Amino acid sequence: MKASERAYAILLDDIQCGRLPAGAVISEVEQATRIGVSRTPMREAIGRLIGAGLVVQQSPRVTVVADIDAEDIRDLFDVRRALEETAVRLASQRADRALFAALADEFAGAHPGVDADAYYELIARFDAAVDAAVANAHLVSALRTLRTHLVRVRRMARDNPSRLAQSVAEHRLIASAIAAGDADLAAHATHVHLHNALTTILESLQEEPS
Amino acid sequence: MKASERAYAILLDDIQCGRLPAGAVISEVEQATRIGVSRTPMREAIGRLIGAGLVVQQSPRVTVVADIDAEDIRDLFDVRRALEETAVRLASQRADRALFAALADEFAGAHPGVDADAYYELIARFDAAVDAAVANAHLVSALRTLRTHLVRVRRMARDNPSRLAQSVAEHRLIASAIAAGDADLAAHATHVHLHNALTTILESLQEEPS
DNA sequence: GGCCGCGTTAGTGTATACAAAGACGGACGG
DNA sequence: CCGTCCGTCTTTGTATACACTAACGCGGCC
Repeated sequence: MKASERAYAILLDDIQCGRLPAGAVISEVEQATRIGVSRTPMREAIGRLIGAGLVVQQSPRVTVVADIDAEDIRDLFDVRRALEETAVRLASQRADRALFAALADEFAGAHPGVDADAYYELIARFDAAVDAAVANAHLVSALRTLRTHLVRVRRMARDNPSRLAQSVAEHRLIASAIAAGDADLAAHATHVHLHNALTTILESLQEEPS
Repeated sequence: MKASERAYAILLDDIQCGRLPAGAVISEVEQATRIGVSRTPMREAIGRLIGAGLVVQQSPRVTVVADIDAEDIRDLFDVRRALEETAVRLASQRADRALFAALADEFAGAHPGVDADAYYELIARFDAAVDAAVANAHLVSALRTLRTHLVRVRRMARDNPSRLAQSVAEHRLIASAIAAGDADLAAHATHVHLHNALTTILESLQEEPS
């Protein structure tokens, strides 16, 4: 494996998991010695993170982990609505219907209160199925960069059990709509889902703005 | 100016203007000596182009300028519809209405048949005004990477005069809708505009698939 | 005592040297 | 004559050394 990829993967994980919190300064030499690579691959890794928008050059001399405030989250969800509604519309036209019918059944039988990790894994599989169905490299690429930011957002605002239960029903409806080839329903259900998700996140942020 | 930025700007321009056509191999040393920089900043420039999707690593040993076929263009326009409809919706809610009323007037008085460059410059100003109005860094960032690809598409399919004239009317309607704060009209007019643009491009590509 | 200026230092930007890996070509064997 | 294997060579990946710049601190001067 390339040293630059290792450095990128480690730094990305550190940022997404909060080990490198917002505002933390990213020094090339410091991170390079920590990861155990040279400055050259570390610069490449940091460059990719800058390109993704997870770190920003605060001044020509100091780069820091990008901050995320409520306004950022609203902005991210504007983009997310645009891209995911488009994605589920395209998936509704092109998807293997049996696959999404099966996913809808899995959502019907999901119990996030019992095993949250299994539920998150199911959502990841659902997202991957949508990505495969849309068969649009540019759209999937945009969604991927979006998700790198959303991982941090999700971490900032811990889901509560009632929200998770509601989320199951919303995902089930979206999967069913795609299985039925109903693009409008899939898009509108996604809109509702993202509206509820954003509302919950902003509420939980107001309670504990850590 | 940083050498890596110079290299990136030159390479980007070379790709967008067709001097480096699709499929052209990008050798680090060759480009570095041509531009007059070292391999290190050249690597950074190529890395950014890979991140933007303008060049791809065909094999672990050879990177080439990304190809654009009709399918790619359709995919790009799916993303473009999603992002630009969202952008004009947000602009309709937040924009300085007088500014867009003035832009609508400029479109009303535009004659692309007489001075095409002035018309393209007007469109660029319109796009910049929309970007400023949406005030959403993530959305604008996604639009920017999209536009780097669209420059190549526009170059592949030369606009014909009648299409340009129609485009003026479409832009004028979008600007008027934003000025009136009519988000639905702005979004639908944008949808129509992009549908017509895509149709024209695909037609001109079928005539001369150079 | 405060402010301005110079020196030092830390840290990034760039160049280059070295290493590794894959591809091409030539030669040898079947 | 063809296929395969080995060697070389090109190209990328990585490390390190050097340069430049900006910021911080210290000292002198006002």
